Amino acid sequence: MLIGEFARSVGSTKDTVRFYTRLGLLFAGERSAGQRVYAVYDDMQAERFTFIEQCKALGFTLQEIGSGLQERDEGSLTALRQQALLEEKLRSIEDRIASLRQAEGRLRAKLEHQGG
Amino acid sequence: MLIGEFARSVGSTKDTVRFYTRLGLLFAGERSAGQRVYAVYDDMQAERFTFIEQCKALGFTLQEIGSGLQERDEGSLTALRQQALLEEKLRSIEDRIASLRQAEGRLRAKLEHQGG
DNA sequence: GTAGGCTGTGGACCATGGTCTACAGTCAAG
DNA sequence: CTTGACTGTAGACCATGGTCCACAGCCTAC
Repeated sequence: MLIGEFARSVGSTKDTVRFYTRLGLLFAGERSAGQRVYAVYDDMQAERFTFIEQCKALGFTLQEIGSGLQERDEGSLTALRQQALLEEKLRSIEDRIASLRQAEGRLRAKLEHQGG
Repeated sequence: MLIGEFARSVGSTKDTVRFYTRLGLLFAGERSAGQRVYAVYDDMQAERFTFIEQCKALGFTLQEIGSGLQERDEGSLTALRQQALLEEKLRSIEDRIASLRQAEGRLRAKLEHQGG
């Protein structure tokens, strides 16, 4: 598949697919046409794309996803390792929630103080 | 006060003070010395700086703080208006907490699914 | 008179996740 | 043979909040 069809098939855009490919999250094959070379994406890449989206939904950054994928490719992403990554991310999410909650509390206090 | 002393007195850095000044959050007076002009900060600016820090702790961005300060300077920042801004920010913080909580839930589900 | 610490300006740079642009080749249909 | 839809590359640009850099003038102490 060329990039346009691929992007449509995974519900994304060409720009995003190119961006992920540049970052090394996706691998494109090649198909030549005249003096030009077109990128080709297969089902493996669609699976990778889905994996990326799932990781994003878990709060991982693209950089983190990149190294996770690399570990996965190398076969070093054991269940134990995966669990460690998930727990680490869970802690960082909890930290962010906690600091947002502090802001929330301060806002509520301020509103109470002002409004009634 | 010159910038270095001012920055120290408010517990910040020269770079940050210059950054805020560039953004129009702080106003610097001028003192000439030879062919040069030095920025001068007074107690008013220290008070502004404190206000900025407080707003930041409530979750406001520097841009939002900038327009808030402008309204304050113009005298249009009534108690009612202030309350509206606080409530709006509260809602956006709650939204961010909610989406982080979704990620948190997904992470926990994933960990449970894997580990136990 | 020189070393060191202060100040200024303007812009580059960091992470984050894309988005958009200009310019240009490829290819099928009409 | 031209139009339109596709593709490529390289880089600029957005918001966010600073941080750092080079280069240069000012001022005080030794």
